[in-house]
Amino acid sequence: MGRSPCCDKVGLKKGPWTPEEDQKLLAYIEEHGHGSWRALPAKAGLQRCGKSCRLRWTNYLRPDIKRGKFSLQEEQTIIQLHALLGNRWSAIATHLPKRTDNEIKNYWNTHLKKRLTKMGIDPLTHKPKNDALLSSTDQGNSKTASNLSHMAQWESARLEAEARLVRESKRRTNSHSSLQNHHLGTCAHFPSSNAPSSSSSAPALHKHDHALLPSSSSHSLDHAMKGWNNDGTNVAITRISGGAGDIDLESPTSTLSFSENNIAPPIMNGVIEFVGSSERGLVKEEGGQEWNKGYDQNSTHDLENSMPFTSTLHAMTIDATWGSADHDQSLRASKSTSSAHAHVIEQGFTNLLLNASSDHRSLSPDDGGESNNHHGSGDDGSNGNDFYEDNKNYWNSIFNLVNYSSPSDSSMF
DNA sequence: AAATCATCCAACCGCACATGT
DNA sequence: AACATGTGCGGTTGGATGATT
Repeated sequence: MGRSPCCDKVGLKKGPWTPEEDQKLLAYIEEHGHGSWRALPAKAGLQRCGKSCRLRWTNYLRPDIKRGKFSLQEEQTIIQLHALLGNRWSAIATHLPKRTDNEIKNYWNTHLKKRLTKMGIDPLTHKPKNDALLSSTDQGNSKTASNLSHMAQWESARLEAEARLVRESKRRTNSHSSLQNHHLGTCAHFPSSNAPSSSSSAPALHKHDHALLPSSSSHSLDHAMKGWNNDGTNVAITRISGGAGDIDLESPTSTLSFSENNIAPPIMNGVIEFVGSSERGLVKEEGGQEWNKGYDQNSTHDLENSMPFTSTLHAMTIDATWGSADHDQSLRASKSTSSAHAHVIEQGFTNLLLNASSDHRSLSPDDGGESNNHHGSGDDGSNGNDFYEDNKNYWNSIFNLVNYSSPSDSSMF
């Protein structure tokens, strides 16, 4: 098909916007709305292409944009969502109010990615870089990982659909209010043919598809988790309680790998031994004090025994040998499937990055401070079940995060 | 003070997809 | 079915700015 570039007309200005141009664009949109972007420049008296106008508006002029430094919580959210979604900046942006996808993308590329790299974590996979030797060598491992990846894909697809829904709803509010109700209501376009399959492709939800996974599809994740909890190995059939009726969702093991689908997997392989990439495992970076503050204050050089990074990392690790006895390095993560968003945000992989310190009580708000930092002991109940709990909680934390900040307020867990 | 290097981020580009004709 | 158009997304670029030599 192809199409001609929108900006190939001669005489159209490119490059940085002047205050005058900004004013014109702002004034026009405030008065008329943007309408057709392609037609806008002429109407607004701008020598720009519509695409450029749209970009300027969405990334800079829009009144609901927050600028400036990212808060610690925002950083946490970005990392957690990136672990789940990969470079789906627009989807991530929907969970960071007032931040644009472009801004988040830039921030990731210029700050967060570097920090992770310096810490020896692959920013693409969110795994320690040297965990290759720990890659799934046993079948159960890969099976579990693929199940999880499948769930992540579905959640990712749901997020995208929700994000789009919100945008579409906003866009059409004025002229098509009924549409909004339709979309936000019980409409649950959930073609059975789209049910997760063994296909190695991502869920067939299109970028612009108004089809939306049922908002309650989040529950499928919960059910899946419970399925894993009971079964310990995989999910056979998950039942989704959709608004329009239940859907049997058969989800055989996917052969998909995240790398193939550009979805950065959260840590999924076997227990990971972190080997610090620097002399202290973490590298303090300019502007990144908060990240390592706790660690810097409390860590010792004894990475084996007292490095919270390692321990929390274990908590974030999906050990496919759940239930087996080989969990002496496991630890307890939060038991919370907490209802408090703040707690949710404090949990998970990101937490280790941001708050890595000996004080892990905050990770377990409901366990009386009995902490997560139990790796290497095994005398504290951090057996296989606990480890399974840890892993489940990691996913819960991410899914909760996603869910609590979900634009559609879909509830979960 | 000047030159060089590094970093940041606004903007551009190409592509994918939906929708309309 | 084929094509045109509109829109959004993610990757990349290049100018501005700051830091270092």
